Amino acid sequence: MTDDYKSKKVISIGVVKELTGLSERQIRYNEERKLILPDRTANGTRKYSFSDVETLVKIAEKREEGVQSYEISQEMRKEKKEGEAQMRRNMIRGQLNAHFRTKR
Amino acid sequence: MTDDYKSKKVISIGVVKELTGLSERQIRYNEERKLILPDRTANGTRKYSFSDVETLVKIAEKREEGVQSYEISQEMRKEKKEGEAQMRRNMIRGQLNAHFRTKR
DNA sequence: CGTGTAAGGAATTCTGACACG
DNA sequence: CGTGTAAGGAATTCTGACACG
Repeated sequence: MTDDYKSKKVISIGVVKELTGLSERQIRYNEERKLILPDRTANGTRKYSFSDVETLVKIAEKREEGVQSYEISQEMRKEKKEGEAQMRRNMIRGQLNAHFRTKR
Repeated sequence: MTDDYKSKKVISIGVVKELTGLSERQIRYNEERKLILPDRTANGTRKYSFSDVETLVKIAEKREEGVQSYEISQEMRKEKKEGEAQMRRNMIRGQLNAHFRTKR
């Protein structure tokens, strides 16, 4: 009710391994290339979110197609920008709706 | 996209401890009393869902009020029944809607 | 009843590195 | 570039039990 379960970083690498079918090495490598950014607990253990898991699967698919990390990184940057633009449009729409509901 | 993040059992007891503020002992005790049922990994490590975490918090609140495990258990059984009844009503409603949309 | 704790073992995770290609 | 692996250490988790009340 309070949190966003999808983006909360609570999953250890062992579970991510199960969920994605990737090796720990592969999972960590994606962090090395900045494609995912897990949190760390106090003692340094990586914690991933369900979002991270989904991202990892998508990355793995790209790589199987022969796409290199740098290009994947570029695509993700682009998608992120588009998502943010969409978010801005939605917020403006919300503002307008609120305005007309109040004013008239 | 495919799974229900809220009910997927992927969280280890250490994280549940952080999330709820309860001790490991307290968390395990609730399992002993059958108030929550975490999954187990191959080697026996407990895995909880976000739902379990929410349930644990609610249980802890009840206990602070002095309610005993058995009564908490009864209340939960009751709430579960009500939830299922509501689910059945919703499904029947869906059936009816589908029927009328098709037949006329 | 609900929770703390010491005990000993088993499995997890981490980093830096060497290897292959 | 992407991934496997052996290495050694640090932290996690588990169970059964004794304790207090």
